[in-house]
Amino acid sequence: MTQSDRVARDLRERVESGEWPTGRRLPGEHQLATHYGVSRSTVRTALQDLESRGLTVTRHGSGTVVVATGHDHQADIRRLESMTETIRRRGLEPGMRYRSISIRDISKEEAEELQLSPTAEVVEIERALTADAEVVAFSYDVIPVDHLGGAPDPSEITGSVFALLGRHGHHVAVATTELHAAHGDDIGWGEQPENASYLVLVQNHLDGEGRPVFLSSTYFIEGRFPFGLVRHR
Amino acid sequence: MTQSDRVARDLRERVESGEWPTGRRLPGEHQLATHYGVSRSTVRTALQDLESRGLTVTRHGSGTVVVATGHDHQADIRRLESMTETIRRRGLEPGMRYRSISIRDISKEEAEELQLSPTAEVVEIERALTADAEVVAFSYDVIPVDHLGGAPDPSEITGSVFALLGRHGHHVAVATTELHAAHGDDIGWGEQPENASYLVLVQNHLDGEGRPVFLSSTYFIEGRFPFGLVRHR
DNA sequence: CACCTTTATTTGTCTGACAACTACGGCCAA
DNA sequence: TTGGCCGTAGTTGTCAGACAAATAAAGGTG
Repeated sequence: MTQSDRVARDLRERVESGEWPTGRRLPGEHQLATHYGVSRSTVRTALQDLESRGLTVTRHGSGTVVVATGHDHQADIRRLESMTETIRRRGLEPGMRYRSISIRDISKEEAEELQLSPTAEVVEIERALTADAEVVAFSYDVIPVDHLGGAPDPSEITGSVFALLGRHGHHVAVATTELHAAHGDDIGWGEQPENASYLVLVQNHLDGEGRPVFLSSTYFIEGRFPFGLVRHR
Repeated sequence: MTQSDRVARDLRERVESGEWPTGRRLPGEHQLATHYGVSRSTVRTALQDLESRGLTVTRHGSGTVVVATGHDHQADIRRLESMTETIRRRGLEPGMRYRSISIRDISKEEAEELQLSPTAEVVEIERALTADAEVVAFSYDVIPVDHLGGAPDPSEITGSVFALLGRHGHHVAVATTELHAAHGDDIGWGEQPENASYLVLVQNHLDGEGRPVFLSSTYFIEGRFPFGLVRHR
């Protein structure tokens, strides 16, 4: 956690709290620097963080204006975090119901995506994600057994996959993601709605050095988990 | 177009060209600065741009490594640009077929979203977007007539809505976006596939000072226009 | 072989300065 | 009155050099 991270977090919170409503200009960089007791360069990196999240727009000679408070309770799809965190951030109680945990040979496409030998083995997890006991998504995770130390004890597979892999030294930094739409009754199981629509995230999770860590396909039931973002030029 | 923008664009192109593959460390900031003939601070803002796009990760004392080349030809959903630009960027020929252009009273919800009087009037445009003559999406745009100078001449409504509004002094800077999924035959018209799935972007476009400019709902036919992004912490 | 120390490299932050751009008010002429 | 020109103050963009803090690799020690 660097200085500019702290300043950026505080500025985000102040923007989200409505201290500067949409359209209002923020104080100048020099003023913010003296306020936080840091240099102007530190303030500048913090402001670039806000701009990269689409909350502000800063223009040469003019200043920085708020264009979105971002306090709508939607999940920001650009932000990578475990589903558990995302659900809890929205004030709901996360949970999950496992359908199956199985070990199988890797497929050809998976081996290519994960940059592994075609003879490797993977753990496949099928589970339903719940928020306040209501099913909001179905998830299919594919994890190489080697990343779990070889011995996949079913009892240790609980909670966030991020945390599970973190305990084995694999820390997810980014995820390359494809967005899709799907519908039908062959998606999900148990208590899924009839003929529902799904927002699908097909992801390849990478660590801080660009190495693939695991794959996942998550099917969000339309209407139960709103996703939002701020697009900008 | 600032110096750091130029450096950032060149670095992006070099990353996308594969000069530094995934997992490779970039040259140090000092080396890049001398290479481009700029100061280190300029290089730093350029590198922060790359990181905000999820292409790189830079860590204190270690360096910045490439985690995604981003050269997969998917449209980056975080990047706001007109559909025309997006299609052309993928090497396809954009086009559109209008279904209707009508003037009607604003609805209560629209008036609230656009921060306009409940008695205002809007232009509603229904059109199909094509890439190489194939329909890829259906779009519903809602534009206040006041933003078009009052007189909505149907003949001037052609091409990008961004360009149309730009000619009247309204420049879109960001768009707050909701992501949804939908399916069914009551979406779209003409040559839509039977019982298709759609990825839906419900957007409110804002100018550089956070003022609402226009609303749009775009239904992308699943499979015909892949959307991607890089999520990161 | 494991653990610690040293050292070089790299990013984070600071200071001060100047350039480039924008917004605003005052002034002047039509 | 109105429109445009111009100067000025304020703001962001860039520069240079320096030091602090974190990391990674090499080497020494038990």
